[in-house]
Amino acid sequence: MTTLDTDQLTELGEMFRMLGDPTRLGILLSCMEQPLSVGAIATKLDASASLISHHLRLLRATRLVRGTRDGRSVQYVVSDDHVRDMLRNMVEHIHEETGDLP
Amino acid sequence: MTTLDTDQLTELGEMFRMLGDPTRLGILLSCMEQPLSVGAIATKLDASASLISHHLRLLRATRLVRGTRDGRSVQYVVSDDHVRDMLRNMVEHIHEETGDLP
DNA sequence: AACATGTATGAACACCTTTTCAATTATCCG
DNA sequence: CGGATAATTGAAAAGGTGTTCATACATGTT
Repeated sequence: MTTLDTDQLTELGEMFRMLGDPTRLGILLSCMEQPLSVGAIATKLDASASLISHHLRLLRATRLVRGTRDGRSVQYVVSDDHVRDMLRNMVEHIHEETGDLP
Repeated sequence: MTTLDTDQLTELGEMFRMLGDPTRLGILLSCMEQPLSVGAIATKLDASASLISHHLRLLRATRLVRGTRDGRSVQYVVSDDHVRDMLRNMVEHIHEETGDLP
């Protein structure tokens, strides 16, 4: 009931591992609500496009993100609904807890 | 509104990083509902007490877990309500998704 | 006090990860 | 086609992480 089999546990762990890197967490939070290009994400996070692209490959491989080409850019968006819902909840929780202003 | 400041983002990342290791995830899932001793966790996860203890130190440092001595053993339990709620939700989600039997 | 049990700690090792840089591929426009 | 802008890829460097083993500490028991 509150247990997971080995495969499920591994998958869950993989997911958390992806979220555990600050760059990747930033990427996911950036394209959680709307698609964003690699360059736009890089600019927003003040990182190189190369770095972002490397991380996006990992995020793609774990199906946390999906990219679609649009002209010369590629638009990425969070594709896993669990993750999106969970991140929204976490962000909410943190906001409530610290009661901060927009 | 859906953004976090740098500190909050760092903290969230740290939390996910802790969940991202299979041994630590196993520990947290083990003592999510009730306290468990180091030895009991080690047995359950088929790992050495030393290894579990090392990981518990990290989990303590990030306040994800709290331990209280009880005789010669120490009982550990998940102490972060966000994490507990979130893990419960994740487990639920996975169960729903894969529609598996108890 | 001596012993047994349970937990914590430190050092060492192997392994993996993140990041950067340079080079390559893809797409659009003149 | 040639040039410009975006994104991807591969290799290499640097640093970090998980695990084991041996040892120390803490608590209860005889």
